[in-house]
Amino acid sequence: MIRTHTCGELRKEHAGQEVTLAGWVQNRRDHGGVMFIDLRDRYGLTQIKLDLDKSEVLELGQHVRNEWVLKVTGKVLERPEDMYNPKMITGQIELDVDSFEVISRSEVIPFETDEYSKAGEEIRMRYRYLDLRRPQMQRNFEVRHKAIAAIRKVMDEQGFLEIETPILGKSTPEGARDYLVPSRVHHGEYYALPQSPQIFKQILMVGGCDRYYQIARCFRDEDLRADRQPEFTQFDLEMSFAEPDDIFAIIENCMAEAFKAGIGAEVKGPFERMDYAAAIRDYGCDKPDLRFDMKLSEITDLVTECGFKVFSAVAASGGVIKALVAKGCQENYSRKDLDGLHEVIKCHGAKGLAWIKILPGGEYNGAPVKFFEKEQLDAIAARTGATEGDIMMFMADTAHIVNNSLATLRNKWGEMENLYKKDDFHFVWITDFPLFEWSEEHNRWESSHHPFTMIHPEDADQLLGAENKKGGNLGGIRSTSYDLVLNGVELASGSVRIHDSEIQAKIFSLLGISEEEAKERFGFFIDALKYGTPPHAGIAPGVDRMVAMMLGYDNIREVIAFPKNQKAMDLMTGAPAGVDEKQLRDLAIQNVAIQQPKKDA
RNA sequence: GGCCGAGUGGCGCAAUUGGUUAGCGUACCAGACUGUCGAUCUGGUGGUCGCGGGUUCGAAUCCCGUCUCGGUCGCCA
Repeated sequence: MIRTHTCGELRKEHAGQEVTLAGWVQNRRDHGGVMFIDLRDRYGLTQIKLDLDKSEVLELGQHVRNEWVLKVTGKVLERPEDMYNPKMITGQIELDVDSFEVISRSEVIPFETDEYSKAGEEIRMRYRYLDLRRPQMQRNFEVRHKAIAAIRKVMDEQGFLEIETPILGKSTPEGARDYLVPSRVHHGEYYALPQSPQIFKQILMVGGCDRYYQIARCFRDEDLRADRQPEFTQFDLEMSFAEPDDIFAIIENCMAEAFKAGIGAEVKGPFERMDYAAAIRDYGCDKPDLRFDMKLSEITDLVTECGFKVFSAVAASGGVIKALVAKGCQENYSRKDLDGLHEVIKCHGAKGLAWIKILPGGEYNGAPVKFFEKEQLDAIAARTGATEGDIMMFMADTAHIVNNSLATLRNKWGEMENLYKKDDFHFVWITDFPLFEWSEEHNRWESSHHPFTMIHPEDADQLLGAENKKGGNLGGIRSTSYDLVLNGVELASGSVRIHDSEIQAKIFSLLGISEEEAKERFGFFIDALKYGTPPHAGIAPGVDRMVAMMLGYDNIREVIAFPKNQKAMDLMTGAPAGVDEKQLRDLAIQNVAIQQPKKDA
């Protein structure tokens, strides 16, 4: 190594030693007769001093600029006590430079990289290599590494084998859109990049691999979000002879170790559990943020016969009316504020939001009040738990719209009123998801998780004679599945799998996948199930989201070294991009659409 | 695909809501300075207000179209 120490290493114990550092120029402060340069590397900053008594060194220093790479040699000096810099871990020393060498110069950088920089994402992505130099980014990737390393350690101790599965696979046109890779050898045929290693990991169980895991890249060609990238990383695992409790214990252990190793946070298992039905009932969604309380209450039965048509009409038509109570907020929200909340939820199709305040003294205030008897209002308040000083907010619509809207409103309220601490980590297992969900688009029931999910044992007999038609009983059938939710974010999804080829066939037929079709798509898999399949279960936490949560981001691009933008482009490399005609000819591919001319990369 | 927000020197933002020569911070360049640490001080360079069209005596500002970026809904088994 051309250095003897790193820029984060020297302390006053090193005073008097002759050392060599190498790093980037973070900052230069020229006082004429003395100059200070903060030299930066992955490990920290060290102040180096160029003094007039070595005038040739000082002269050289005048030409140095930010982001140049220097190698400096000199003596470590303890600073006079009144010149300690408590903001720097190396702030008690400085390096008195005897000689230095410019290893590499830098052009003027296109955006500032210091800790105060407010550069926008577009410029950061385009010059990601500069962005990555920032201490914050360096920390992000250190945390990510440590968390993953901790997971690998736990999995090793628990006897899991890390096994790789193919990236070039077969398209199984269920679920998300696939990324396709054309075959040069088989013209007109395509590999698909894995949406997850799902089928392979189950086959590993059939193959007796017992305990498998992998830090796996997954690919889904769908529209992106702050927490969704076209390629992302899952901590994928599968266990034979396991029950949900076994999976929960492993993951709780992994999360505890990952959060401890990553950010030093104490996360204790066992995590709280809540079934899907309760989550929807109490929070309106399957990923409740349990850092704060504020449950929904259904009041449909209390308002079926009231003068307030908005409620009674919805109740009569089979909709629901639910309420959300904002404790102690009566004074802080004006009529205008409350009416403005409609903006927050109208994206879910909410037509309006009704509200009633309970004033000090118990008087009700709000537009709907005049349509109710006092006793009715008292009953509603009793049901929702609202008391003096509170605001009751109501939604009346289909269950779907009411739940979505109030869940969004609840999260918004928690944020506005600071009902939780940002660094509080509240995990919860959501269990027993419905096995099927109705697809309006395809006008049929589809798997809500994936078609290999085991039915809930208590609901097994409901599969007999079931039919895939609207209004049928499929919606009520539960699965043995579970999500891990952290602070309102879905971190992982998993289930017990079907290990019986007959049940698997029954599920396929219920899903409207014919025998021939099933054979064509998953024939190898159905065959595999026929040769002695152990019961097995698994789960797959999202690594990007997990690390983002640790660091307090809601944007996973901050914890991915080279992420893509909202249009799935890599602004640094310019991918995706056109290719040579020859490449296309080799693959027997022709462009049918005129390519949009792209902005210069 | 829908909706919302944004686009102004290299970067981050402003422009009293249509009014004179488009400002501020920072970066950059030059100079000064022997203890700074987001150094300071003095001076300076740098802008086709994303692009195209329209309204107007006059447009960064209003209208139409278009492109780009972000958020979100749909979508994401």
